[in-house]
Amino acid sequence: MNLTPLAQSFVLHFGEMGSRWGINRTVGQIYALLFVSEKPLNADEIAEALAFSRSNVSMGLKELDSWRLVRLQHLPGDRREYFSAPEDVWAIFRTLADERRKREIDPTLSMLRDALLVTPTNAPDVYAQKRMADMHELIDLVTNWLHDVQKLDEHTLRQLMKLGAAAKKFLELKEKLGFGGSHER
Amino acid sequence: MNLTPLAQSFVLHFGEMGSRWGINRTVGQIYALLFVSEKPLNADEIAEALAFSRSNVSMGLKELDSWRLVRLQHLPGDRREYFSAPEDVWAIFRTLADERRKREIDPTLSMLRDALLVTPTNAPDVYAQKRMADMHELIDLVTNWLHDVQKLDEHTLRQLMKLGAAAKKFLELKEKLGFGGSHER
DNA sequence: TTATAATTTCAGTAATTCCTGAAAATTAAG
DNA sequence: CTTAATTTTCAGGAATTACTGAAATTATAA
Repeated sequence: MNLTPLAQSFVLHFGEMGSRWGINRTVGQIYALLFVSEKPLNADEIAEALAFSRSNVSMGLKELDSWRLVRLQHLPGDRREYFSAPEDVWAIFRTLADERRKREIDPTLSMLRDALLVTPTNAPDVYAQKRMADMHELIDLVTNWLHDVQKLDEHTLRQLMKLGAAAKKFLELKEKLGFGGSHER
Repeated sequence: MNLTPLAQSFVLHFGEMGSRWGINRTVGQIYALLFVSEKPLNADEIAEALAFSRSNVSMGLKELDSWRLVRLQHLPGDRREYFSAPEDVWAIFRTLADERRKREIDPTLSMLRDALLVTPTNAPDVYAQKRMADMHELIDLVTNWLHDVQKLDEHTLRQLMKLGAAAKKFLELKEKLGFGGSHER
């Protein structure tokens, strides 16, 4: 791996973290490398920098592309494909959240909804359905909220975050003023 | 697997989801089973219900215990250990968030902080450090916020979530009133 | 104590996932 | 078109992770 020690520690760390999140280690490393590279890289450069086979890099980039985490571009006078990570870290965060929602949350909510449609025929199923309803409500609430919050511009989002634990006092004020929420769920 | 079809679809789904999140499939299934069971279960009952070996169940429970996701108790007149999932889904959510922060976010922030202490000696490292600083700021902001929000009681949390996208208008009002946040970051 | 029930550990095997090199497919220049 | 450069696919081997049964350990009852 012909990287500076700084880039190397970052790349290796993300490889490890990736595997903890169900993302293959090499995919994590490729993304980390693109993230800290100022200029876009082609597949050969990535393979060279990380000492992976060319085909492994190809598969990794395909995976990252399916997550919409990389940008593909061409440089003038060069027919190879160059890849980069978006500059805006908030945008990356949103993309990641959107994709995870699509791939993991939505199918889970759908499974839960189906389960809740069944009429239970025995006591254990009555309880199981109650639990699934609780879980569905929580996931639905949290993800819809996240979805709303994601639409906010960076400035507003930062403010909201700074508000932090003071939100409680703030919501009390809101109730007094009768200031309505965007929707009732 | 001698489960009702309802429980079975839930358990199998969580097994699959678990593996996507870097959690072993059988651990996900054990947790799902405990989650939908009204009464606590002992290891033999779990092994029987899911058709796993007794030792696999033992390892799975140990793993769940390390995540603080299961409660261990004894039933009168029975020396076996019985396991259950907490009833409060919000509490489960908090535990999960806390553990993930401890295991994944904190080490990442620490790695980034170390990287930011180094004085870059070449142009690529100057850029890499800028990127790492951006990432550090984002992760730090989001996790501290999550940490604050987690302290809120369920009622306040629900209100905050219902507020949703209306937060923007609301924050504008806050600025006008000069109502301060809990801390500046 | 001792005996027995319950749980954990762990070495070995099974299953899965990862990675590579070779070949096929695609793309674009000549 | 033809050719060469580039990228993708995929079968097979490598590496990792998961799972089991047997043995060891721990806990409790007699």
